[in-house]
Amino acid sequence: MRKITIDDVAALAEVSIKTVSRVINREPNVRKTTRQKVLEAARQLDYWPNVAARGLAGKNSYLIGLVYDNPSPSYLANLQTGVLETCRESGYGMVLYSLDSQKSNLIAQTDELIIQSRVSGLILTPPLSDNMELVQHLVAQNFAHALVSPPAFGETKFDGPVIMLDDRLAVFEMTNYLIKAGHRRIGFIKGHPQHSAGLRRFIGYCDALNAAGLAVDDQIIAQGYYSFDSGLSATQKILSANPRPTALFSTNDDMAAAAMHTALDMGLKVPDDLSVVGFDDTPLSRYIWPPMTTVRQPIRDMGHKAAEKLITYIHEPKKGQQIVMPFELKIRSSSAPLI
Amino acid sequence: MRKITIDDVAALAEVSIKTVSRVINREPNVRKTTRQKVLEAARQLDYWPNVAARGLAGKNSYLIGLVYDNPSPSYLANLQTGVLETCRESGYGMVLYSLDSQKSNLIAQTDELIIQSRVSGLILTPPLSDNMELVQHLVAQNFAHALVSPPAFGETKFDGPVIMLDDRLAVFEMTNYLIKAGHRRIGFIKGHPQHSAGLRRFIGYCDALNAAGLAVDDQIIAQGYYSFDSGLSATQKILSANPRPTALFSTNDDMAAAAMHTALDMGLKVPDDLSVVGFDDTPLSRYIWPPMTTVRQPIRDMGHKAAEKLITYIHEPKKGQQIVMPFELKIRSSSAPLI
DNA sequence: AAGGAAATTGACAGCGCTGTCATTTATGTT
DNA sequence: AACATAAATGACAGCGCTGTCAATTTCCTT
Repeated sequence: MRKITIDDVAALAEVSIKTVSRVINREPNVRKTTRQKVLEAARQLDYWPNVAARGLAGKNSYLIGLVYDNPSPSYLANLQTGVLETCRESGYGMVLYSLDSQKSNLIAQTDELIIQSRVSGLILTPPLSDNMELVQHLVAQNFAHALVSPPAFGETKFDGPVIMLDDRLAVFEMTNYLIKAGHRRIGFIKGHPQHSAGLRRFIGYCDALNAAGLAVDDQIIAQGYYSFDSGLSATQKILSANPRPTALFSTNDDMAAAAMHTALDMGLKVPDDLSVVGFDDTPLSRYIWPPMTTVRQPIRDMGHKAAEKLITYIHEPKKGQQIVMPFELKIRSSSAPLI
Repeated sequence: MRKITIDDVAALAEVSIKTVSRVINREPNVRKTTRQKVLEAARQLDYWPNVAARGLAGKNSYLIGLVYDNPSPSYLANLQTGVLETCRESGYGMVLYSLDSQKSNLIAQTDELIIQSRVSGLILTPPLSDNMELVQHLVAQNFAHALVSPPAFGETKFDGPVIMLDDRLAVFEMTNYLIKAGHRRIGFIKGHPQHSAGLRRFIGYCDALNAAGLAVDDQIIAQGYYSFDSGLSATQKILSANPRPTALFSTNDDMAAAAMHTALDMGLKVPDDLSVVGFDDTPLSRYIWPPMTTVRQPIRDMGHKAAEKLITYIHEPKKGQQIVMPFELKIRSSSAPLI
């Protein structure tokens, strides 16, 4: 289990270490036959470059950072798994950072993180990807970063990789499903005000209602903060409206679970008395009873894409990489046609 | 935002870079006044050592790896948060690895991981910490590693840091709680056969039953694999026993949620007809309805401890570091006294 | 106060790689 | 075939730190 260095490969392939370096880094100006020879030698020795040495000598640290602020465990677990898988394939390492988007020193924290960890790029997840000040700061520094679910395009001058879901359309379709099922009074728990995705979801809801000629009624709309507890109080408000809604759309699963709790505590049956739908398709949505209707976003794949595009961007920054991921309506038993 | 190097600090403190290095690394043989001078200079310049350079020059990469195999998202999220926090404080980086403990090349995978990533130590989580072959391999190589929830001590010759919970006692106490509540027939869903913690939990259950003079009945014991789906079929077996148990202990929360599903699908009320208790205190246990009685393990703190002890061990390996973490019974509404 | 041991400090090489620039080799042109 | 030009390769310095070992200073003895 001895460490193989670039010198070993160079010796075996009978070239200089610089040429091996060129091949490893996919640099141009290497004859095809030479490249083959080097590749073969590397394979034979099972050579793997020393990341520390690369980081020291070059500018690229082969490290990317995934930064988050208080996400749900399953969102984080899925996203990071995706990022990790892609990193591994590309010879990159991933480091995790937890940042507090509320703190005033967010920018300073980020700078420190970049300096200390020597990451070559950052993947920002909501609500950090929503923080225009932060994003602009990175843009200004010309620091590579990918944004997951950032605010609608155009609002920012950012032009690096962006991974998003058509939140508006997803909610539009899900709301339509409820309307088609006969529901006329559909409550809505908004997402965290700092998450732009929450706003887009709300717009989708309003659009669907408008398209069906239904009124948007503030009485059955409440502010949520993505936490279970915020879902509890939001639902209390909505269910105390008169007349009571027959369906309730929550912008994430945790709050939808809270809605089901509250309904059950009030003696209402789900879905008989109240249809509840969520957003995210976390494991919870399947484990709860009755299993919850929700919108699935391909979070792991979003991690793949984010890492892939970021790494490409690190090697050669080019603009306008915007990826829209597909969603899927998961109709389960917490929602039903109105009788 | 210029990079500060060790030379800057040395110049400001008017000492050689080697002395700065000594101070940074807490080496002995530095005069107190010198140490102060260096520390002050470092603070003033906001100096942070370059990890890549340290890794290249020395043997310690200041990187530790957290390896896991298919854990639940919230277990992973909590543990890694704990590890991360401690790493940050100690100037270490954390890398994550997903390994497949079923695959025959597990050892080879691990070696590759160690070589490629240059980690200085590994934290193994179940079921990897249960894999004696893997642990012995690391021991043989004299490679630093911490074990989270490994098999009972004594079965192994390992003598590095070990973080564990008294699983047997936790289940013993929880079972006692059920017995005190009047339950005489208590079903049990076993944990994954490859997790030794599952075995210890089962022993705790048997011990409590025996202590109360109750028989252990195979009819109401089923094998589970920690997944929701495995909980479904396990519960089906247990609830079809005659007479039906009045309480059901599941070795984790996901399976307990499945038990509640199955019970509800069968028209049984929880907790009126069946008390259900879980293990782990995942968010799910609180979000489900009715909120679930469960055993809380301080997973995040276990991450702290594991990282802390591992880092200490990397600097000076000394034996017999065994930490037993406290647990807590969380009595909620999925369990009730037998009427 | 001289001599020796112990504590403290520094000079210097080198970890494994990449960037720069010089050198060699292949290709095209007339 | 001689030359210009482009492509391919290599020599060498140096990234920021630690390990080794030698030089210096301090502290005890007597």
